Amino acid sequence: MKPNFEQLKQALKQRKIHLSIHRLKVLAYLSEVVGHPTVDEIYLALLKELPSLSKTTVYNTLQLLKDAGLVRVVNIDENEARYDLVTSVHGHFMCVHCQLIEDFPLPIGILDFHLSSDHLVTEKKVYFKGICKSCQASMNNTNKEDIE
Amino acid sequence: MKPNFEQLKQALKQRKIHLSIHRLKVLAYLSEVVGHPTVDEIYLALLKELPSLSKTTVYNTLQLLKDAGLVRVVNIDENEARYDLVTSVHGHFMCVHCQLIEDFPLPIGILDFHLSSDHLVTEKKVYFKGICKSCQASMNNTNKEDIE
DNA sequence: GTTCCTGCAAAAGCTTTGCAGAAGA
DNA sequence: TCTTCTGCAAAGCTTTTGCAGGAAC
Repeated sequence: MKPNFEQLKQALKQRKIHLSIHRLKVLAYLSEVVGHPTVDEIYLALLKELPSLSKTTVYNTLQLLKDAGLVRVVNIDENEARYDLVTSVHGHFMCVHCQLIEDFPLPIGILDFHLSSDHLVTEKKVYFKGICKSCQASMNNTNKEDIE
Repeated sequence: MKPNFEQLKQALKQRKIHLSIHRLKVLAYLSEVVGHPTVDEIYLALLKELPSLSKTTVYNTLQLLKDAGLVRVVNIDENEARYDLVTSVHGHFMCVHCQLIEDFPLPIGILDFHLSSDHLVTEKKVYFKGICKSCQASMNNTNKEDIE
């Protein structure tokens, strides 16, 4: 589902974006990690390899990659932005209990309807929320009222 | 499409929530206004009628109405939350140029597919972004490159 | 009188901006 | 050398929290 890292490097080159170590690492991280990390998660993960890294650079880089069309913001979380490599169309599921965010495939053609209002649509997103399977299981083992 | 104000009052009573003037005004505003206002918009609009109103109260009230299941957060805007009365299922379109947010009906049954992952889904949202008709028109009249 | 509601002020958290120094071409 | 990138610090915004005074029952 994720594009591989080499493809991403090529995409950066095509757009004439300098392939700095920070940018490559952010892209590499996004292409490896499961789920959709927050800025903080990206920052903390890369700090091990790039001890001098600043959060500003992570923000700058994500903005750059977003403008270049390589990453997208996932707005399912109300508190902070999450980032996603641009890939095939898929939905996002977020567990309100453990914050897990998972992709799921959308039925083919599901969003291929037209608005009667003649607006030009450039971006389509589907967000589901609920309780993931493993949180449901742990609730059954303890207290079912513990959802909130 | 919007439930009327009396229905909302009844819903509050049913949930044993005190019908304070502030809460009623927030609900009334949400049931009248076109689009999905931000906290600030709600605050400024009600300030005329309730000069002592504080933003904290608007936040408190929206949280309360959200917990009561009467309003929902619309996360289409990356900068701030927007609020929506809970009504029939519909999608949201946001113009990235003028910030207009408009509801659109979803084809019947479009979201009635099941996730293979067995997560419990309690909330489903569809967000579209793009350029609205009138912004397209004004762009054609001036400079087509002016999209960003 | 007790509970709940409101609103000011302050704090918290995410994100952006300004600027100076470092790195790269 | 000149441009671009990085990172610290500070500022900007939205949202939350603490607490005291006020309203409602």
